[in-house]
Amino acid sequence: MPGKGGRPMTTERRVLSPRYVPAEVEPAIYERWLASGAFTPAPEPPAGAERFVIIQPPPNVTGALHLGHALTATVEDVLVRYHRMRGDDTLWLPGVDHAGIAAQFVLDKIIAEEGETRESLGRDRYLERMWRFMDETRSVIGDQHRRLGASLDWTRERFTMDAGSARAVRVAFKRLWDAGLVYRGEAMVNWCPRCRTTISDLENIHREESGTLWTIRYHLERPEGSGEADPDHWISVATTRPAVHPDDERYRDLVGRYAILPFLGRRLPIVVDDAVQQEFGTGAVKITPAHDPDDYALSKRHELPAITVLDEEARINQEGGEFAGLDRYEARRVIVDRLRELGDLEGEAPHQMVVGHCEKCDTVIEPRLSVQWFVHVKPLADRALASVREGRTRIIPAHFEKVYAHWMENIHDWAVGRQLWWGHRIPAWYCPDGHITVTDAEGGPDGCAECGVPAESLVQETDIFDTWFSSGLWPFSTLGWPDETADLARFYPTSVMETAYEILFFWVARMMMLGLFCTDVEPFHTVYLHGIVRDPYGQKMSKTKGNVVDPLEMVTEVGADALRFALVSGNAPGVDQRLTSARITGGRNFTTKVWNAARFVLGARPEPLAEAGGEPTLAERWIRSSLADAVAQATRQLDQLDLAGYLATIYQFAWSDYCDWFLEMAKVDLRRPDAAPSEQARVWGTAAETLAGLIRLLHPIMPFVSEEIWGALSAAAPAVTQGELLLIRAAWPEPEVRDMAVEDAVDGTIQLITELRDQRNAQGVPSAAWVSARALSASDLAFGTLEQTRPYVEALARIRPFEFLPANASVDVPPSASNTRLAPAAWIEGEDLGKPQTDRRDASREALAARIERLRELLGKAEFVERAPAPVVARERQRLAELEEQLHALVGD
RNA sequence: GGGCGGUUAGCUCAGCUGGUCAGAGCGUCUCGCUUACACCGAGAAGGUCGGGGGUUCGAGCCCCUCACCGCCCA
Repeated sequence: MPGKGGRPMTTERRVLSPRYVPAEVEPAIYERWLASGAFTPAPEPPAGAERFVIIQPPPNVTGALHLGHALTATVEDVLVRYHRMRGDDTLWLPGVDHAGIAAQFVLDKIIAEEGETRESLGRDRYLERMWRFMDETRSVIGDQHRRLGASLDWTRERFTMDAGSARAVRVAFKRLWDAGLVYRGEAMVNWCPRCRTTISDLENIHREESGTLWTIRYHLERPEGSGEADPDHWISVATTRPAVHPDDERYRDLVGRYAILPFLGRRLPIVVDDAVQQEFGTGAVKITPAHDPDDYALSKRHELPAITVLDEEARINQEGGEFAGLDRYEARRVIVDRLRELGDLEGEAPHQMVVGHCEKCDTVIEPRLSVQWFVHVKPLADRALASVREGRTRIIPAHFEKVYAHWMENIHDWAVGRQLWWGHRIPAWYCPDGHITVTDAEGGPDGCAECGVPAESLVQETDIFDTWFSSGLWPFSTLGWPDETADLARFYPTSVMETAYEILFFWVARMMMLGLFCTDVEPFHTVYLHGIVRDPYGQKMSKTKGNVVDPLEMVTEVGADALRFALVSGNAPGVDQRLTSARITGGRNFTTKVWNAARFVLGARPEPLAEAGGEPTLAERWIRSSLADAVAQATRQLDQLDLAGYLATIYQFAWSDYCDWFLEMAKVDLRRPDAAPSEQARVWGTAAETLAGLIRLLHPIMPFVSEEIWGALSAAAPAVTQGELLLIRAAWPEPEVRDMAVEDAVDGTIQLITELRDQRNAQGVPSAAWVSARALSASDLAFGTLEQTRPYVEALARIRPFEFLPANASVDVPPSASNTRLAPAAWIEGEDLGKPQTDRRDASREALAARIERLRELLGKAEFVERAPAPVVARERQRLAELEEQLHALVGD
């Protein structure tokens, strides 16, 4: 057998180590992949290749790999490896997000240990410190992804604070400004006193909490206009707000008068508004327009002044008179005490209320009136909604399209400014006259766009952008937009956006809106949303609960492949999953199973290996056909993003078809004393070739063990690996034509073997014992099959001898006989059967008769025959005929 | 309050546009000769598809209704 390059074939008999130890081989394999350049697309796209592009959702730069990342990376890696093997022009681009609030949160803690604060450093030095911190932390998450086997193109790694991203942010904002979709205005925002910034509605997490409902007396003004409080007349106000409902008789005569604010003596107009709930508290509330969204709206209707009494850190400001400087909670406590002393605290009652908390630091949010930058998103949302409605972008699972639509239809303008330092600064400048100039030029504007005052007189906006603004541009800013780069032309629009359903609004929606606005095309054709990975009891993992599973520990213990298996198996899109140790063990066991199968195949190579010859056995033809089926199924499932289905297909093929049946049958052929070397070579060749096919199918989900096996296989059987040294570069198998007749024949044999084994068990035959068996062939065809598969039946059911009779033979069939497709009667015989024989014949006769009865009934109904589609009726008729034939053969009359 | 899901074997979950007998993994029970594998092999048991009603020749799948669980948005 000539080898490559004319040398004689001296393939190695490479023996795999008895145990697969992932930790020992994974790093080296990853290095080999990297060195091969397989992660990076070829300089030029392959001719006629389809495009497959995933932009990785950029993890938070300060974060560590958690199971959510691991799931994201696994799903994306499976798809990317699959498409790469198919020869598609494939790119998976990694990135890291600067995570404005989170990064400041972390850095503030670090500098606090150094005795510094944000203020003590000042903006410039703080940002310098931040960049140093970035140097330390930026590569962490990427390194962790490598351990999972993620085949990301590291040469294209991006950071949301890169110059390219910064430019994309400026250009996008300028375009929005020019289009009239940006405005600056006063609005009630969610203010986090700890982060000292505005946050979006999405980041304001509402939770029910117990509080106290205070009832306070607000003394009426008397005489009117005096500003003096009448000690004997008051209005009792529940909670913290004085207005009354227009229909409430109790307060009718007070309307239009004034109450006096305790301590400060401010005159408070008493107004009516139907927003007030009469049943709540005393039916009278106090209005604080600058500190509550509902009050703000009400104040607009009644032209009430909005007075801000809290500073950025939620301390009472100078408007609070004697209470100035107190923290909000301290101030409340002091005021309650003072009111109590004055006798103006009429009541206090426990009260359940919904309170907003900062997503990042959990501090109670203070609504705050301030001037903010807004993007008017309605027109953007309309387009983004149409894309999904009209199918240009598809969301998986589909029911999230409804969730997406609902959100898009009820969307609010987006407050994009953040009062932070770490992030992209809003490129807007103010001139002394208050004109606003927005530019995308890196150096800022030359002068005021309206009055032309020179740049030196302009002051830049201090707010930065919400991190999600730069994230919204990610699918194209990473590829060079706004420049018409080669990458942008080649890889945009991208293919699949794979991420957690939790950030459908935060991120996916923003990418859709900004993508359509900036590039006039949907940034991806498919959105694949995965669920949350929970603990075995369905609890969300959290550090405080102590139920966090560290994916890197799992990788160390059981290998990346086993973890990937666990994350994908039984996982449906959009559905939360529970990660149990059983699943991880399942992954490890499967890895080992495949490893051992490969070890067997490599160790079973006949030496010397002769030229293959002769006709393939039924077993060989069967496994080829089964592989063809598995290839077709797996391919379809991956194309449909059904990863769990794909995994189940390989699992079933590898474990049941290949290991349990084919390898066991192949052993029979390989070990037959009279087997010719050419036959052995052929059988082994089939085993090796099918293993290669299996390994190819397995590679996307279990890249390490499959690659390791491939290496050994390509040394032992270069023909089956087609000279490709790395599996990652090998081709995805093409589905071949199935041979249904062969599948039927071998499936029938398998059924027969299983039945005979069952009989052994039921009759207490010791496992080691050889017993004889007889079978009545169902037909001439079945007889022919049994002639070919007899050695398998004998070896696998431990039968000797196995005698089968022609279809028309007349024999006495014992009641213990099994009814199978190839043999309507098959039974074991022997002296030492331990238990009494069970009557199988009656059981199967009854089962058959019952099914026949049901089918006859169905076919006897006129409605069915008339109304059901013809093919269905025909199929049922055929089934009935087959069953009747089986029953007839069984009875043997 | 509005919206979106879920309820299928002891457990965790599949089940595509409705077409005979309901699927997997784990777990359970019985037995283990066999040098690929005990992280294994062989065999078995186990489900009135949450309740009720309806549409249909036919419903786990479609419609209505009830119960319970979960998530999102206010």
